Amino acid sequence: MIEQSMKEKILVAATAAFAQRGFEGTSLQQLADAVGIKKPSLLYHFRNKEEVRSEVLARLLSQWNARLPEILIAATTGKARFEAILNAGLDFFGEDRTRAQVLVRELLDRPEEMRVVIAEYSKVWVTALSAAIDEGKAHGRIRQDVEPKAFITHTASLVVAVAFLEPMSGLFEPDESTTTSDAEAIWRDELRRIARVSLFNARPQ
Amino acid sequence: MIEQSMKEKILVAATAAFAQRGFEGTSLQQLADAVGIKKPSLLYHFRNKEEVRSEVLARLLSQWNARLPEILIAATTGKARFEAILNAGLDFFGEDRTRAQVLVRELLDRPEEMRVVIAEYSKVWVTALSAAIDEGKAHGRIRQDVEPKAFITHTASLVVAVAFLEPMSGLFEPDESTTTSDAEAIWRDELRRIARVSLFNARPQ
DNA sequence: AGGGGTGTACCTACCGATCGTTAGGTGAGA
DNA sequence: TCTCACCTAACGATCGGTAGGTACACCCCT
Repeated sequence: MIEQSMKEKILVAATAAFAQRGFEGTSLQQLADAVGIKKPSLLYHFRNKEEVRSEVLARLLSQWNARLPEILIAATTGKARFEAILNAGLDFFGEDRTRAQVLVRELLDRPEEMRVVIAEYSKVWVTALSAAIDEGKAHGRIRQDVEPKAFITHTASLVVAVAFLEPMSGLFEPDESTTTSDAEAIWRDELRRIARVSLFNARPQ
Repeated sequence: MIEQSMKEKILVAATAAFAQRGFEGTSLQQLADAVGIKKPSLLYHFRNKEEVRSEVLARLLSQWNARLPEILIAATTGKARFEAILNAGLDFFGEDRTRAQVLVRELLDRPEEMRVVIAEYSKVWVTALSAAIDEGKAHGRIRQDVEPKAFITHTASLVVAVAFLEPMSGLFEPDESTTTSDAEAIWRDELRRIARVSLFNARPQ
């Protein structure tokens, strides 16, 4: 068990709290209680509540950036690699649900600011992916009617949505036998299928 | 200009406020100011703040229910009708962006309660659509590997996401010539294409 | 080795503002 | 006369944030 700094502990607690109850729905008192210190001590580590928000977001984005290299390497070309990128996204949001929740809440609370942030943090890999799609179109591997940026946006939306809707999984399953993880596996499989089928040309028989 | 009741005025203002700043981020004072009455007068119309929330949601859901008949009629079968259903969804969320925002915020704030609500308000048309997909599979019109409930969930997610991400539209367009509405039209077209291609079998040449 | 300064990481006590909510009116129209 | 739709005034609780203090580790100087 690695001893983590108090500031890190606060950010972890804040991420969980913001994900569940939102920024406005979380008080500094609650955060202080969660990590076992008093409220003013919390404000020793952060100038104010807004700084907690921005550092929570920054931490989330840096975690994303840490994954970027493997994604970029996979992004160059090919059908199997496409699957790898998609799985990287599903893993990132799947291994910690609060990521999708915090991201969506920030998009709701501060759309203009987030527009800039999202643009910055997606530009590189969206450009790379987009170029790979254009190249695939030229070689006939990828459907001519794919609109690269829009396709990527929609696929990314679905990746976030799957993590986001996790509490809703099994919504339409009448029997109790289907477990939550089963339902999610089906969701992910169908997402992969939709993305694959709507991106690639049918294999010549 | 139709004279609308104060209660309705409050609900309209509350919907806009909850969409933009969230439930916790909106005070009764702000709502009272928005409709030009004092705070205690607002609580003459609603027992408490929570009742405002639930009536805002109820109003949204009743607006959805009002659209249900036309969707159900279109849901029976056929390729052109599929497009009609999709467009009905895009219209519903497209004509008033706050709907998607309020819905997503409620999903974040009260996932367990919303699970029940969503199940109730989607059961009918999801069942109908699902049956239509199964029938289409039997007739070879629809791809065998489509997972009906998961496909519907993903498509619905995208419909909400397109409205939800409206402030982000044109995110990846470097030039300023592309207007917001242009970018959104491209998004919607690509959404329709993805859904169509991943649902239907390729037309026999 | 021992004392003094310095910075870190917390604390208690408290600030004014605002929160949701209640009590108890007032005036107009049926 | 009664109800409806609003009002003023005020409630205790909680909000984010500040002032100022304390305990303790660490470094430098003699």
